[in-house]
Amino acid sequence: MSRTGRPRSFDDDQIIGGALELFWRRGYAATSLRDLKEDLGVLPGSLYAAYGSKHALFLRALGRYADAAREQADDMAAEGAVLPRIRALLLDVLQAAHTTPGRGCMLGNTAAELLPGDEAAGRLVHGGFGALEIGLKQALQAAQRSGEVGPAIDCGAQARLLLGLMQGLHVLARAEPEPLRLADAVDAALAALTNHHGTDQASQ
Amino acid sequence: MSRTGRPRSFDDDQIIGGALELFWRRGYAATSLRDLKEDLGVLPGSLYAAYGSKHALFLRALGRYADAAREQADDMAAEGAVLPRIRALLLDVLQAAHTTPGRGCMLGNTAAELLPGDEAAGRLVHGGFGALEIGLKQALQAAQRSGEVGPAIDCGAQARLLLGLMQGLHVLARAEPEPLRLADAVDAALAALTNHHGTDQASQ
DNA sequence: ACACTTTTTGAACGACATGTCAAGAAGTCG
DNA sequence: CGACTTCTTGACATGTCGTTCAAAAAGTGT
Repeated sequence: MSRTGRPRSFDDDQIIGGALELFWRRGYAATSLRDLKEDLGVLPGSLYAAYGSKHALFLRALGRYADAAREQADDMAAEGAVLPRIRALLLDVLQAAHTTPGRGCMLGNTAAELLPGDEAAGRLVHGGFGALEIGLKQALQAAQRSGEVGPAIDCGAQARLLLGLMQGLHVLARAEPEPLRLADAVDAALAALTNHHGTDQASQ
Repeated sequence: MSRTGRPRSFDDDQIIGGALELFWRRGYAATSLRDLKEDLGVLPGSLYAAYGSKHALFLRALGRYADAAREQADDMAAEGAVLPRIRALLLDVLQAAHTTPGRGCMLGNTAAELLPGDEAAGRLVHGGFGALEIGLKQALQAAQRSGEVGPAIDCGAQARLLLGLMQGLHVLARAEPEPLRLADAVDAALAALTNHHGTDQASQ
């Protein structure tokens, strides 16, 4: 099992992370190997020896992003009030568009740029979206059990609605000089979820 | 004012329309002049003589798309029930993703690919989104006056929510083998608008 | 110290990008 | 019909793209 020969001069995680940052900001096609070389300090030959192709490296970066989305989705149904957490998630989209413009959501960016037509990327994007949808749904179901969300709510449909709104805000915010102008759309979506009829077991 | 010399061999509207179709499907960078040449039957030299640059031609195509979006937005507040029309608009997004995959909304596509950073494209996208938002808002306000929409609804916020959902569905549908699975999110969004409390002036 | 293995390096490749240009084709107008 | 103007044509200039490769460098293990 012991490896011989010259060892790698770069850290795999660092390369994937740097590539993720670049692909996230500029997209797949607009990020050239020259960009990667200059930002990561790794020559094309080394990248090819290590990852095989630009596309394969992109998939690694996208996979890491999707994993991070999975983690965020799993944290969604944690203890405590759920709706404020969903609200913060969506407002963060707008806040990030303001403080770090031009990135958006890499899953959505990839969908817009490469899908359909790139099957491998499609699987990763589909998986990421799926994890977010399920995370939201389970969080809403938990909130429903605690009375935070009304009993008549279809949590699955609402999860898809919130995920759709989230992706839409990523897009709209790119064209908006002041993204927080869209914040009231988030509250409008959440207002439909709260339990107005006093059937809650533990209210505010 | 009379022009002399050889007349154009192609129709301007046809060129813009063909370019729109290509840019819409593949995006700006991924559409090469060779693609345009082969699809439109016009050589690069002619395109440059007529429009100046690939970017200028793209802006013309995007401008036409934005104009079409404006028309659609203006038709939104026509007579009759508004909510079914909004519902049809959103479901059409999912239907189109199924029957004509890989196009999405050109405003959203352009936002994801070029914004921020392309100011001219940004103005067109911002204008198109703005028109859609205002069209939705005015349609909701008209529906509110007729009692179709509840009186407590914030039509501006709901318009931004619906526009965000629309753009998000365009993105999500790209990664979805069966886009109509997302249809219940549309109904969930619309359910929050209907007037449940009998304050309507003209209900069925 | 030596043989061996792997990585790094930077130049080079073919393909394709956008944009240009000179020459010929095809009209208009006196 | 002939002078003039504009458009078309397709080759070309220039640059960048993703990718490959042979040689040099830098490690490992005995």
